[in-house]
Amino acid sequence: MKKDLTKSILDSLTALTKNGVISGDISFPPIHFEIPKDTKFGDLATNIAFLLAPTFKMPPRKLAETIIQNVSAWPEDIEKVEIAGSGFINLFFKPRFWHTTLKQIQDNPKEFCSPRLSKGEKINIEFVSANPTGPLHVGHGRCAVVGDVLARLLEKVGYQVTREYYLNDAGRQMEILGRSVLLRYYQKLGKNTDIPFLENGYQGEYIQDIAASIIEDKGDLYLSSPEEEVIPLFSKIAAEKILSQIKQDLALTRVRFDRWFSENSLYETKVVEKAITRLKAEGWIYENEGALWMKTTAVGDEKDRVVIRSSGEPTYYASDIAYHQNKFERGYARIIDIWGADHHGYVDRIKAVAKAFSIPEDTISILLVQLVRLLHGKTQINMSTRKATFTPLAEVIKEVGTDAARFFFLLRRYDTHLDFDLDLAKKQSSENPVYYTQYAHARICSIFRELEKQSLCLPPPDPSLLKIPQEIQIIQKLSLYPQIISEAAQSLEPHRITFYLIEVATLFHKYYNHYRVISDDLDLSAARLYLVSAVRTVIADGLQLLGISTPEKM
RNA sequence: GCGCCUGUAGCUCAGUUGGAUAGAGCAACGGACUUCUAAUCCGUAGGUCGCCCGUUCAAAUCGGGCCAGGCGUACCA
Repeated sequence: MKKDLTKSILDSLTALTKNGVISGDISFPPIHFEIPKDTKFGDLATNIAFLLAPTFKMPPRKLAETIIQNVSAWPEDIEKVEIAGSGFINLFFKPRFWHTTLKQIQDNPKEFCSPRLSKGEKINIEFVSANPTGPLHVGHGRCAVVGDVLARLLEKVGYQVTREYYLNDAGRQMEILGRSVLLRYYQKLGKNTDIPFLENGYQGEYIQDIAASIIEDKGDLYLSSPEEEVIPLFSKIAAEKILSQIKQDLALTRVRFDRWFSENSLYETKVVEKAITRLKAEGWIYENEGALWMKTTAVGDEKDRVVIRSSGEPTYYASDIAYHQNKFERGYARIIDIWGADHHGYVDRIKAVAKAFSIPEDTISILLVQLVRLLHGKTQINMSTRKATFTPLAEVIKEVGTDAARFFFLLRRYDTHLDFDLDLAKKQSSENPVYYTQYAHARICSIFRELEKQSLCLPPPDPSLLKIPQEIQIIQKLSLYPQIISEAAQSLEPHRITFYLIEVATLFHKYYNHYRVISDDLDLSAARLYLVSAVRTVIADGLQLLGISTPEKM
């Protein structure tokens, strides 16, 4: 439709230039249409008269009139054209247009719901990647859900997506983890009980549990072994146990991963070493004060960053350089990293890696998901993995349910701070908009159950019987679905889908409360069932995309 | 100090990429179940879009400057 309209208006504009209203070579800006928020302004509107007013040296309103007068033919489905305000051109469609649209949705719902943006290019999306040193907290949950829905969304529009979890199973924190377990192990067996716990150790109860389980398996076997031997073993045991807990938490959240990438493997296969050698040769890494530094200032970082400490130990950044090089070399058209916003200082470092390996800047997107502040009513809960003062994600999900938790995370833009009030979340079990949306779906299912019960013999649906403004409005809203999907995928903003679905549900609930779908008028009933079934198609598709269930009864 | 994010109704948030009279939900108040599910609907009330300049026919949206909050600013991960 927009294409035809563009043609009509463009024809008029070229006619105007030929008639000598203006002279010279004119290149017209692209004609942009938008859907007015008020239906009295029509189905589509364009601001072209404003944009061209200076070129034509005419007031916008006058120009709009001139343009309309010179249109030789509007598309068939245009009912009327109006000029409003100081120069908007408002276009009104014939109802027929919307009836055909509805038919298109129903004829091929699958194709309608999944617009193609890609022919199968590969995308890597890395998210959560929480260290295996403790259970996931609510902040991780937000990243998990946002990442998961982005992955689903990109898959839907045609990309081939790899969901990846980068596992930090190397380095100093693993040592601290092992040492924390060891201390609890000693304590439980009555050794060194007078020594205070590690300043920077992990203090959570789960550490005690791990120590206890080791005692259960092996008793005091390690009591007299040297620490250098026991600590690596304990970190390994602890990391494995915690990782399996993390996997459970993710499963509970309905988040799945395709690949678990071990940081440690980068050292074992010498990939880190090779990457550093290469960057050194290319002048990206230099030596100073006994340490190796990466020139991150080249991409605007405020200072260069250490890659290898003067002690010879690599920093976290070293393996991350290798990790990203590895991702670049795996041939993805696009790489998306989703991080908690507290890592934002790290963005320049990764950009430097991309630049050093000559990766175009727009290949890699780093999404910073803003922090979640956990509240109990008005009191804030501090979150620290080390001190274990956080509330585990699993606990929250068990309280409010997976559907509600996911919906809640998707109900705000990921780059805004999120206050998660546990008290409210519990209350929201009946107020949460997720139920509102699901309820619309359930109600429609119920209509069809009723239909079966009455065993009516309906004629084939005739969409042209849908004449009430609310019915047209619903079709208009439904017709936007593919566009919403595309925009959400392009801008990487899953929340748009959530808001859209609530809007669809709202229109449906209002309609349902005012009009009966099944009535004595069988022709009308058939047409309305046709409409309502399209609503169900879109809501179900959208909820599935968000990883939320579509109950048939509530 | 510097950098990133945020500031919209009492609360929690949207705002079609610069459009027309700024919208929802919750909370408050008043109404609607003999009906395909009332987890719903209808109505009332609620605003200096943090503040000030600027760009524009047009600014919540873009630019600059302030103010406030959060986060970051390690040879930690």
